[in-house]
Amino acid sequence: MTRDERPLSADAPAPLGFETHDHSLCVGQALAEAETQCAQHGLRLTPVRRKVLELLLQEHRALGAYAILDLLRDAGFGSQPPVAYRALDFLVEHGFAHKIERLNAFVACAHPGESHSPAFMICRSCDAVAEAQSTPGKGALGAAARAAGFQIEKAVVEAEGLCPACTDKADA
Amino acid sequence: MTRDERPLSADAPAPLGFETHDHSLCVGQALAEAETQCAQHGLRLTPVRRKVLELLLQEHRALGAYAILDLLRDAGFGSQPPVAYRALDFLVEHGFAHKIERLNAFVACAHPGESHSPAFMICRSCDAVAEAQSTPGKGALGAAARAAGFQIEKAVVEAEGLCPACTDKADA
DNA sequence: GACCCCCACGTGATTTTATAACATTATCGC
DNA sequence: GCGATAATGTTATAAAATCACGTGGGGGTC
Repeated sequence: MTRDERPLSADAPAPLGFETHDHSLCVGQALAEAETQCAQHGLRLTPVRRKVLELLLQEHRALGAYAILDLLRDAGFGSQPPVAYRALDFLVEHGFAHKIERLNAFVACAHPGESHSPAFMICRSCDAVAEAQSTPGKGALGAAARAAGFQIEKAVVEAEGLCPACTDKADA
Repeated sequence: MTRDERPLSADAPAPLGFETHDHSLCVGQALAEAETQCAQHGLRLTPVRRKVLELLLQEHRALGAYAILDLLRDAGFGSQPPVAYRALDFLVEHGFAHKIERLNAFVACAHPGESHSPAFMICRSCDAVAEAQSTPGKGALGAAARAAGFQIEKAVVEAEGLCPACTDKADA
């Protein structure tokens, strides 16, 4: 948690997720990034783990553990729940993916490697998920925590609403 | 499941939830408040619903639906999951309780009646839950949402950490 | 009061999400 | 290669939530 507070205005890091982009490229980049991270930290990005990460990156939205499990089975991996959950646990523990509590689902991390405490924007219409940086300990919650003597260790921040594409669709 | 042995002394009202306070008083007040609200809005605070709210207020921490269900059974109500879930749905829908996504559990609302978007502080040691006001649309998340064109409709904000009492215990 | 309708409740069954427990296989340091 | 360790595969089960269907109570209307 050394990364610091920028005022997060217009030049905030783009909340990856709602823009159009070369997707196969970003999947490849993210996988390569994960490989590097694991090599550097002595972690093992095994075939199942790599596949799960790849699936999350490809789908680019929140996937339930059992949806992932189905895709794993199609890819010839084990098909029992622990297979998916263990891979997801690994990815989440090491910051390659996040769990969306609100959906009981998982997304690939949009900022792997950077220490961050994520905040999510979840489209209630298309299930797209964008990740932004949150600033736990700042703002109203931080003030309330200090006032109450509560020590924040981590925070779940998940906003639900309409993504730009679905807003346009609704307007039309 | 241990009964709470926290010392409850008559003290100042507890705006945030971690302070000690006259608990039976605040339960009664909150129930009365709920009755009033329901009467005003033409809602029916039926026996099951009232009992569930009472249980949540009494426990003063997050309770799982099945824990509530057990307590309901003890009190002579129906004992199948839908009984608890329907009552909880009602309470959550009308702002008398909130769901803590992180715990798959429910708490009584600390500020019934006021329109608010809640933020929670969850003690990982004793499961106590305090409710504060969050300010969705402000701060980092709001800025990111505006930048991305995302329309926030509601937000889940749940901080996990140590409450004052457990911090003291850990220090000792 | 008789009737009707709606809403809430009770219950059984099922779906979805997640973990426990244990045997087997792969990997790493030596 | 060898032993310790970590990861995987599999069976079984727990925990959380919902579906479907029947019953009954409280207000309205007449």
